[in-house]
Amino acid sequence: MPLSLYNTLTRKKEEFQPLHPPQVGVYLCGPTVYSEAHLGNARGPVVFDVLTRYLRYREYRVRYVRNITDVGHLESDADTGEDKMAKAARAARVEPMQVAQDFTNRYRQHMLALGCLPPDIEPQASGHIIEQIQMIEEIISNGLAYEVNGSVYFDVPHYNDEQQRYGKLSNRSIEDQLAGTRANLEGQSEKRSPLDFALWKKASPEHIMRWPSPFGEAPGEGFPGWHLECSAMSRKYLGVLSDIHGGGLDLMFPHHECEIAQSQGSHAHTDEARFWMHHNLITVNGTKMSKSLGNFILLGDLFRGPTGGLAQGYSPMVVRFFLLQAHYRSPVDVTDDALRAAGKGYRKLMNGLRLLDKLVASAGEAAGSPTAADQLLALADKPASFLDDDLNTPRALAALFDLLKRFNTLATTPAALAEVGAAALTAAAASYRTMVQDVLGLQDEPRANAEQLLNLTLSFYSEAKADKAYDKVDLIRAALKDQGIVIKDTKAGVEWAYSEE
RNA sequence: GGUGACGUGACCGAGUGGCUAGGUAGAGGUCUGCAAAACCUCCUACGGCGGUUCGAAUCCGCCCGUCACCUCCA
Repeated sequence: MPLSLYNTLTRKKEEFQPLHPPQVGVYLCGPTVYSEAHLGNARGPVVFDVLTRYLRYREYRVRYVRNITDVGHLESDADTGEDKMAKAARAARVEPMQVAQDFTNRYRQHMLALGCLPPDIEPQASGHIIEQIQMIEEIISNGLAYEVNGSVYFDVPHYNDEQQRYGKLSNRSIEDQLAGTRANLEGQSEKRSPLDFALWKKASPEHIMRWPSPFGEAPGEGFPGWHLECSAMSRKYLGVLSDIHGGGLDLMFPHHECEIAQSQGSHAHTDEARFWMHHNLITVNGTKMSKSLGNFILLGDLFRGPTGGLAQGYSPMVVRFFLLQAHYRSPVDVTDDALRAAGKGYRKLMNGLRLLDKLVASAGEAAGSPTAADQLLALADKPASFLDDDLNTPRALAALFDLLKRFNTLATTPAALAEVGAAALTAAAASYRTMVQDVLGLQDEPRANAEQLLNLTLSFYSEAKADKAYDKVDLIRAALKDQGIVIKDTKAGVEWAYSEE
């Protein structure tokens, strides 16, 4: 069965075929690292992690690019000249790049904890100023951008007339947008049209993050516009036309719309990517989680808990499972009830994982009947087939629970196990394991506390010793020694230490 | 105002013109020293009103409600 994905550009599901099989180029718009990531920021990476894992499972050779935007986007009004990064740096009295590095480090830790494999390339906007400037020069030479006072703006109306419809991704007409922006024209006097967006901004004196600028009459300094880095870096690492480009629904306009305009307006003359994918947002009490609304739940806090109205912490894998239980194009509301339910479901799936080896072993050499074997194999094939349908992770999980139920039954019914046979069971078990761990990226998180287990063992040790049951005492000593732990009987009681051997 | 999404059982959350997803919670049962796990059974819902259809929760229309984007945002 072919993989189909919903393409925002065409507003329908389309069969996915890479441009240059078996290579697949995937780009995800990454974080702006001026603050710690919240749960909402995690959805894209988790969704795209599953996407890239699944593409690899289907034996494509994936190049997955997820950028770090460390060039501060402007805080609000462009004319104040202050950007997010600079503001955060000023507040902490450190170098802006220090802010960026700090949050980048934390972001990577959190993504790793959530089971997201590191991207193949993680380019930073600040490291691609040259590429961005080049792209601007191309757009200027194509007559689609103009320079004013050292800043460069994209000429949206001209682009719209000359080439493609600006708004084709978000399905807006240029007239509608003009109607919507008429109210807030102030502070945009440099722009010819309120729809125009900045490709390059001249740095005001107080603007900290700045780079030498080729634009304007006197040599000056400036910084790239908000949408340019993704276009430039996608092109550098995935070519003028990549296979898949994605991000949150809220990036569709203006960010992705502008990216398409930039790529069309440059010498690339493409939509930048063939498939544009947008995941839905995470809400709290039905309202979007966002930095500006202040209703966000930071990932670090979420893992530790309690925080932001949640009564407890939830482990990264539970959070991942929680996110995957909803389809990526549906909104997800965060509540304790939902997270707790997800936690139990996750645990169930993991306990299934632990059952598999024993189950396969107990099947022995049983030949089995073709009918029973086929039934099990059909069940085992379902999860992947649901992922083929626009990455339907909730259905894939449902199919895995169905398969797990069958495994559990087989584990307690030897006759049925023999009926299925060793070959089918081994294949189905492998399929379950691959799907859960490698494709959905759900790993078992041991909950047991080793130290507490050790203390329990030591209490048995003490008991055995008091009973002079030296065979048990020796057994416990030997078992712990295998773990590199030695028991020390002291006057104060039983203690332990790691063996120095 | 423009654009788009959505309203499913106690909760979360899939889905399709007819064949009761799945998870969680609840009830009963099997099993069990107790318990847990597991399995079996039950709880059968699709905002409202019309329309199309042999048949709609699924298609169409209207209404009600919620949300998002149009300004930085995953």
